Amino acid sequence: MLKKERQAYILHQVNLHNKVLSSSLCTEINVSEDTIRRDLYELAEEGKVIKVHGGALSHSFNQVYFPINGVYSQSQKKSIAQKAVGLISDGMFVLTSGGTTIIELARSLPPQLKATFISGSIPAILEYMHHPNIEVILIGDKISKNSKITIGTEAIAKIKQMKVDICFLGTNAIDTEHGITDNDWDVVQLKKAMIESSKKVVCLTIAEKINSVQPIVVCGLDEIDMLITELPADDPVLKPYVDAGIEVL
Amino acid sequence: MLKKERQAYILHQVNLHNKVLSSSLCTEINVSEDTIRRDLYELAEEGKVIKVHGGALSHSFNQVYFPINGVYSQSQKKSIAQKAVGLISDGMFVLTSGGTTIIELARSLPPQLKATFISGSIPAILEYMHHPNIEVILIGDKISKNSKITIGTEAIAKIKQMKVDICFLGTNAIDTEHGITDNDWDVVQLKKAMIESSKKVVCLTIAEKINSVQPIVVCGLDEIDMLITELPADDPVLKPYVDAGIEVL
DNA sequence: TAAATTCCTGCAAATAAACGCAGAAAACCG
DNA sequence: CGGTTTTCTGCGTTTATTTGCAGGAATTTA
Repeated sequence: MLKKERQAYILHQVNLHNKVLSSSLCTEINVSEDTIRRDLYELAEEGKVIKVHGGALSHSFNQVYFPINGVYSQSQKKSIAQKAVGLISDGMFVLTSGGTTIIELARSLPPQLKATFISGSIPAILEYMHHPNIEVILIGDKISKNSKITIGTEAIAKIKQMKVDICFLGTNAIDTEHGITDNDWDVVQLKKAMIESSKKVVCLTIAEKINSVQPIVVCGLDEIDMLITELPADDPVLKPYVDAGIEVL
Repeated sequence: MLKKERQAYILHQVNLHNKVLSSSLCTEINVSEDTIRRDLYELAEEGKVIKVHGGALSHSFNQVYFPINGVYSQSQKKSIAQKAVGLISDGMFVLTSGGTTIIELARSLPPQLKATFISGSIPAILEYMHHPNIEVILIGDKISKNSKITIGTEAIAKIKQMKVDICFLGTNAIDTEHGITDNDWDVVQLKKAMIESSKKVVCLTIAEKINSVQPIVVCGLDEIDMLITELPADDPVLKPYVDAGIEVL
């Protein structure tokens, strides 16, 4: 069998089944595994396949596109995210809500971090999936098309079964009187469950949302362990929260 | 034998078999390998053949086996999707696997369709989310980064709790002897559960995958209710499946 | 952490290609 | 027809490619 022929066969198989194993190919074509590996290497060089440990994957199926729309206050959110990643270390179990701040957090994760991220937010999950070393656990249930997050009793029950190290909440509104408030009943139920199931609750928000109120209460200030904004920790706006016993970053 | 004669013979052989070996040609025509090599060189210069180490290939060979890019066999998958959407009607509960054929199905859903789609495949879920009228239920569990689908006991348990109207399986390989087969253990477990939990099992596959086998068995032909390919229902390739009692579209 | 795969590197054998050359064949021309 | 030129072919040598194999490193899995 000619080399090109062999490579054509391999490529064909990859395109057909989205995945091939070196081991099965070498028995099919009856050549050594080294030859297969070299073929896969060459095909990968040409961008025809994606080489992985043990075989190869098709290129077309493997890339999930995701929209990069203009995020509001992106630079502030980036700086919040960078403060937040410092709280995550190897081996941790991390629960996150949805929201653009969380997305920024996901994008800011250092590539060598090995942790487990749990979420019901589709955009967040997409980001986590691109990370090489983190495990991703998806909370299932009905999807809310508005918030792009899974909502419902199943999701809440699943969250309540857990006890994770840390939980990051993208926050819509926070003030000293009511604590965290939001405007979507289902999302609030989820966040409540998340807070209950976490050893540490970290609230991420841009300064703009501080001291604003939304209709539905998520939790009081006493349930929040940390508050992260783009402001320096000693900014006067944050003083009431420090006084309430929240660690501010 | 004249040079022109010889080259005509070579060209004929290449077009006939899509490939020739220098070694076999030189015994056939009874000339030295150098001569053959020179002939192939000239034919390659004229663009009549593609010269490779050890022989030559016809140009059609490359066209057939090296599709440019984009989703493999997209047009076939579109036509499969269009046949499949005919099976879905308002109010139905639909369970789907992942795979590019399923994505095409998701994109082909008529906008006014009101149904509930259930899946653990992230790319499929993303498509369903864009649809204005369908409810989307996400099966949660650990995400497999390779297959972009949730896998594990939670996911399987969740599926087993259901009894949906119809289930669409993107299929990797199917043949009359083993039935549906696949190459990812976790995905196979999921598909098995899906089949169990559905009143009707529809298998979607491009004709090319028919009569191919993968290492792990998903289910026998007797568990499949319908088979959809891009071929017309009376194509002889499909006859064995019709005979096995499967409705072919 | 230990065992099992898989991967990489260098190497050697087999095969194929390239090159120059000389003799044979064909084509050309007076 | 005879001589010259050009083209073609096969051979020996050298070079390049391909392939399998052994080992040790790296990665995955239990």
